[in-house]
Amino acid sequence: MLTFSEENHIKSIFHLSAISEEGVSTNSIAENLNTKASSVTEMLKKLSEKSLIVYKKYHGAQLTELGRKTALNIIRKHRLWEVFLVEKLNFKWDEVHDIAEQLEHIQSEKLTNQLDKFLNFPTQDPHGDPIPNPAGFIKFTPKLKLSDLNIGESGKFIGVKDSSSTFLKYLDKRKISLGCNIKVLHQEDFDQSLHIGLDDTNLSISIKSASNLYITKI
Amino acid sequence: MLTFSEENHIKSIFHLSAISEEGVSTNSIAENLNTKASSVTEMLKKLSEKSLIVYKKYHGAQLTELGRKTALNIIRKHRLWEVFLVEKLNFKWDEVHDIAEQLEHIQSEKLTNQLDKFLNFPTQDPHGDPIPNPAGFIKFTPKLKLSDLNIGESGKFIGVKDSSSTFLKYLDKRKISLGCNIKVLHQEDFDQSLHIGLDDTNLSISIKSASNLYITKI
DNA sequence: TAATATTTTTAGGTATGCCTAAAATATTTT
DNA sequence: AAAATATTTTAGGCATACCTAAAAATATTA
Repeated sequence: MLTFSEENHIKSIFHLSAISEEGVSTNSIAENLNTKASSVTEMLKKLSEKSLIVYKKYHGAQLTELGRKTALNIIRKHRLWEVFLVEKLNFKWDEVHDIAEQLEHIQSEKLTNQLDKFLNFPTQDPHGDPIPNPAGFIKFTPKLKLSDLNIGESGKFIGVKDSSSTFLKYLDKRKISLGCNIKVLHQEDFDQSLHIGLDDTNLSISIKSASNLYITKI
Repeated sequence: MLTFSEENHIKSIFHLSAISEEGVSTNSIAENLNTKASSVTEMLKKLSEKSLIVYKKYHGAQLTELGRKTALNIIRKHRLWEVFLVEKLNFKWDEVHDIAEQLEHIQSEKLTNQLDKFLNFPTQDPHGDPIPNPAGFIKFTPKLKLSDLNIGESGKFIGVKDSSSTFLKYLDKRKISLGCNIKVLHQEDFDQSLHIGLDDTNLSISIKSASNLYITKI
């Protein structure tokens, strides 16, 4: 049985591992969890003791297979609860993160699996992120950023990179929602902003926003 | 914002207050929470600081109005989650307590109220206990114990006093479920056990079990 | 490669929430 | 009402999970 803090560190290491294959640095974890490097060092020792990570002083942390499974279970719960909140309790996709951060720590395998069944075994959370199965298998869909498309190409909007509430509300205002088709019509020379076609409307978005949108080519 | 431990103490004081009008004793709280009296004393000082209880050294604790509201909010969440687990996720009534003990600490007023709506504003949890409304109002139904009935009288089974898993399973086995009508047919002189009529079957239960069943006369 | 800058760890401190053992207070019994 | 018993509080310890500041190791750059 892990403490909330231990679980949060494991989750953080998992998310940061996705970025590079190297060991995850103490500082990056501290920044991610809003704590200090010294607190992280302490925790890394503890997690290493528990065989959840491989930790070499001054060289960062890597999840063991056990650690990876643990992380994926927490993420599974987080994402299932997000689906529940949106689909059953009428929350918006920008409102669910903080509540799911709490719910992800509830311990009951039966609860998780019954919830999964109740939601009809969803494969994605409301932001398009994949939901691991009970065995810890997760299906990564290859994805591009909208900003990677060439002029004239089209893609289907399948996820967001930064799922901050502000960005999600920005998308809502522009009626850009998961699953919709986007065509890149033109790029401004001046600020690299993109003119895109969305259903039957056209709009312009900054390059920063465009690189926050995950798509698959169609 | 209260810690889990603070919330558990408040809840414990609330439940123990129902038993007597006096201040709740340090020892009874310690026993209820499976901790030691000295730990409780510490906590009582803290809760008193926060105006959740009135605490006089050596004379126990009583909830303030704020403390009572706080307790009822936690109990509201606990019981709503129990309804959710039974009605939506197919848990049995003897399986939900421990999970609800975790879920009751989740902080989000919107979540609680949306859950309430999703469940269609239930008035009772799966054990027949009343669910407080968002304002902290709770409707106590006057109730007797089955053992209080005279021979020949009938009652409707509306709740359990001790909702331990073992007792609930015992009731399941005998098909005694919330809402059913029970008639007291006969009492054995030897061990005070009761012969009762339940739908179209008769069965015998110990006096101990009978005093764990809440009923209303019909 | 030596000097400098950055990152990480160690050392030592704080608050919470638990504990045991001893002291203080309250209650019960004689 | 004094003695015996039970309850409650205080005192002092321990683990967790944070922190700051200083020291150590690593990485960068001149």
